[in-house]
Amino acid sequence: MNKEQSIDLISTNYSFLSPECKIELSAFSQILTFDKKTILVKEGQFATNMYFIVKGAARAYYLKDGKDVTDWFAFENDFICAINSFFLKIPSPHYIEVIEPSILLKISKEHIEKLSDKYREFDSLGKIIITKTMLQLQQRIVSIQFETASQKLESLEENLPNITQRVPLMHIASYLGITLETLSRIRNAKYRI
Amino acid sequence: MNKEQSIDLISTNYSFLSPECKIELSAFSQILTFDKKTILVKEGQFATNMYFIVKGAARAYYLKDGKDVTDWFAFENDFICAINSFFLKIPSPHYIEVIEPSILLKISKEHIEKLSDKYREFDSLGKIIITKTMLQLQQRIVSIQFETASQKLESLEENLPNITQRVPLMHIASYLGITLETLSRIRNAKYRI
DNA sequence: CGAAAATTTGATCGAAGTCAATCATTGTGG
DNA sequence: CCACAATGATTGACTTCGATCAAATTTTCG
Repeated sequence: MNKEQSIDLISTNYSFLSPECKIELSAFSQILTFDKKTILVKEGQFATNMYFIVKGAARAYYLKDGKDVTDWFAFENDFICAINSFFLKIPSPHYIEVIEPSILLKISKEHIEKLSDKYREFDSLGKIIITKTMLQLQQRIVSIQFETASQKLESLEENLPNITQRVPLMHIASYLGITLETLSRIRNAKYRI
Repeated sequence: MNKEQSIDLISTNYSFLSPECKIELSAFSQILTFDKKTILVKEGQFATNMYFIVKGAARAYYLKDGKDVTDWFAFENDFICAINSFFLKIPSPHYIEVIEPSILLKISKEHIEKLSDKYREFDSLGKIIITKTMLQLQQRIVSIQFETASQKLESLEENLPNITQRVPLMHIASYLGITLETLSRIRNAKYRI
């Protein structure tokens, strides 16, 4: 999978980009491969890059009283960044970690801004990604708010099928706001029926 | 407070709008006053309007198993709409209700799109509002996820001071994902120290 | 003023948390 | 390539926060 193909994925999955825009995006971005467990952003850093996941997976997490809490998962065709730092220009409360051997397309905020100024379509792309994220977060609040632990797991599996095969359960538990023990009990209860 | 002054509030609080853009926005929008308890959007409707709150307050809520669950509060200088319907063009799961006698500036999605096409600054304004909302939702997830009922109340009071004076506690309780009874007990425990 | 809505208070219960021990899987260095 | 350490997952016993159900009290408003 080369850079041009990766950019085509974005154009296809999100919103159309003109040939000129794609060429310039290509010049401004890099394809990178990472090992599992690579940390892309550390807590306290100023995060200035956006990553598009061509292959693999990543997560955003933060430390809550020393405990690792996963806040976001990203898989193929998803974007990921440390949103608070990226948008508010503050030190990142989040870590971003690659959780599978991955191929990512990286582009800096600076270049995103240049492209957004020059190409209306690229600006739209940004808006579409942010809107999608906003709506996903809103849905997640509904799920967190009034579902039991086992309903939360079901909702997650609907939204991200196979996630339990790809991601350690401890990350899933903290993402759902339940303990690892509870998640384990829920899963076993399921297959006991 | 007239329409021009309201539009100035947007320009000041969110992002600069040129005189021409303001004039056209003025032509495309209406200032409206509403009584408390007015429903602006009903469940099932296609929501095509965005509202800016000049004075007063509104909330978005949905019915979860027949129970009224508040999902969003908006006060002076906030925008409110039925986000799922507005952005996804689906029947709204939300109601939007005015909860104080209010003055609102109303603008349709159609006009927003026209203005966004014509004025880059107006398009940016949209992006800024969506980004702000996204970040707020993300913060709210953190709060919901790992705080006790009483910490949730504290977090809310930090973000929206005086909300307990302006909004019935039942709405606050459902917004926080706790029962009215628990909220009542928490509040009384506070002043008993 | 009286009805409806909002809030408080009390008693009881249960889902999920905590703490602790064990079991399973993964991966790395000798 | 095996051993054993590190990481991840399961199971058990016990506790707790907040839910539920019920009733009383206060506030709001036509």
